[in-house]
Amino acid sequence: MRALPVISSALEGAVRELGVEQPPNPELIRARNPEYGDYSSSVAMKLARLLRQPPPQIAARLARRLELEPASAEAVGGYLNFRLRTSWLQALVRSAAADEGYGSSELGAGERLQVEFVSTNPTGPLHIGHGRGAILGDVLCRLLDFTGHRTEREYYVNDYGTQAQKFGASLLARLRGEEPPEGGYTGEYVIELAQAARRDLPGVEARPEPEAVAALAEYGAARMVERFRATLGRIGVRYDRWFSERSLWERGTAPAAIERLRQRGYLKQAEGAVWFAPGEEEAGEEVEDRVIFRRDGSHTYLASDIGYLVDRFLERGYRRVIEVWGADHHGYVPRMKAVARALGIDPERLVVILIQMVTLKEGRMSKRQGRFVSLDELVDRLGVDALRYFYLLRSPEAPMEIDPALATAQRFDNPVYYAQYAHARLFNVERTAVETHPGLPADADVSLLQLPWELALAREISFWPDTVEQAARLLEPHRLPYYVHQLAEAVHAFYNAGNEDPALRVVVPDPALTRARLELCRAARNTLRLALGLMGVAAPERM
RNA sequence: GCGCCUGUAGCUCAACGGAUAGAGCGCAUGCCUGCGGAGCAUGAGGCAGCAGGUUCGACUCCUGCCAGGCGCACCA
Repeated sequence: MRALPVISSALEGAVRELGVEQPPNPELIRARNPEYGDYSSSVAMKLARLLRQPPPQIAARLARRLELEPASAEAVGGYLNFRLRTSWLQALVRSAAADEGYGSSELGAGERLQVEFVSTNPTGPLHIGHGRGAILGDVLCRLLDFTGHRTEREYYVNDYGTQAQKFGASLLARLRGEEPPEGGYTGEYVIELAQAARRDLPGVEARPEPEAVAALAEYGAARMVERFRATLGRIGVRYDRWFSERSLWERGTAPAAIERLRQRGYLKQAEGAVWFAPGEEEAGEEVEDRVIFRRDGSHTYLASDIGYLVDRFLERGYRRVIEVWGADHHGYVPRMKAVARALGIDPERLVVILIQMVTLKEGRMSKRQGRFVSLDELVDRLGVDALRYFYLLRSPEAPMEIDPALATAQRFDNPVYYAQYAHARLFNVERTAVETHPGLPADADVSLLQLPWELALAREISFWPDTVEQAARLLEPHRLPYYVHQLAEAVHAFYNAGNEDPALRVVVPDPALTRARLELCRAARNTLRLALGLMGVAAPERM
């Protein structure tokens, strides 16, 4: 049950009846002020010039044509305000209580798409910036699945390039008791990993250098991936596939893709290297040619990425691929789009979400070393639910600052508990109701729901599908926690009425009234459960 | 120098070009033998970085400045 699409199409029809051939988008928005109802539209003002009539007159004419089941229409000045009808809200409560997939839709019409996220080099630990990408990507997938897309989660493992080699060389150096080579990896974890390699690959350091480096590179990448899997698993992030860069070369996908570019005339030979040289049309925003094979014959990351694009769009055939990248990679967006065009792939099918940096605010004593705080450490300090909630609260383009001291100290004031508590509370009410009235009727008479806070809660519940749709359409998961908070607020207000006056509680002497209010509790609880579920945050039955 | 992102309450951040810009934290004042107060109610706090422009209407779109972050490899 949804009001918005009904109102929207009726409004569009009404505008057409006024003789407007191409009606502007009805542009229904959630009314900000309850005085203005629940949804409002400003079409009348947009039509004023076209129809040569003052907006209030147009709004009034439209209102007269709109006799809708979900909502009443009223012209106020140039605005058209819609107020959800009590009868509709009551019916919605029943439907939202019963529907285990309330808010899900077929918006995506089965579109197959891939979301690739985190995909950091397996040469160092995950830090707090990666955590943000992990949660964003994960919730995006949950959201897209919920709205009728067929989503696959993928991690692209850079296990084959220059960096992998350097990592292998660094491990070898540590095994031999030396310092890592110039440009190598120096972290503590390299030493630990070298010790593990001594166990798992006995005598590797004695083998010829290229062979030892290759073996250690492979070993190191595999072990790092294991760690990633464990850390991401801790925060509820799982992948359908860990895709190996190496496999693009072993199966010949990358060379074939590059050959395809050559045949289309987008490669050039210069300064001993092979370059990707898009024509002006393909280049778009990309300004320079880029090396694919270096002078020494080794390939760059771009060479693999060309293969990866072909693999996903032309071989696996995803309709869209959504990439979640750190903002420090924004310069590659035009590059990848140029490659896509050169390969004959519509660049619109490649969607890149850039997430701004995560920094950590520490006391003034310590230098800001935000990016070096490991994700595991942050999980330890915040817990999974709070961590996910906090990450989701920010839109991707907003830089994010975490104050760990505050976040830790606030543990019990965290907004996530506010929502979880609302859920647990509703569960508890249900328990009390069943104990008090062992023989409650199976069906609720929802027409007994009349009080302002009851209808306010029902109204909030009715907005859930709108929220889901908008978040999915705009690829903006951060809308979820804001909705959850509003819903939880309505739940607490509804509950609290019973503290003022026992007659206003859910559990009252009258079984029919109890049953009706219980239905509202169930609708709210179901919606909270679904919303928290999409965020990957627990919806506990007791706390 | 060029490019991308961001400047909104004391702090951290929201709001498909619409009416009086909202939350959380912090602050102030009430409400605890309760269907679990991890809650509720009320309040203070804003010249939306600055200056122009487009529009009936701009926090939102455009231009120019200012400030911060991030990029500009034969690293990924």
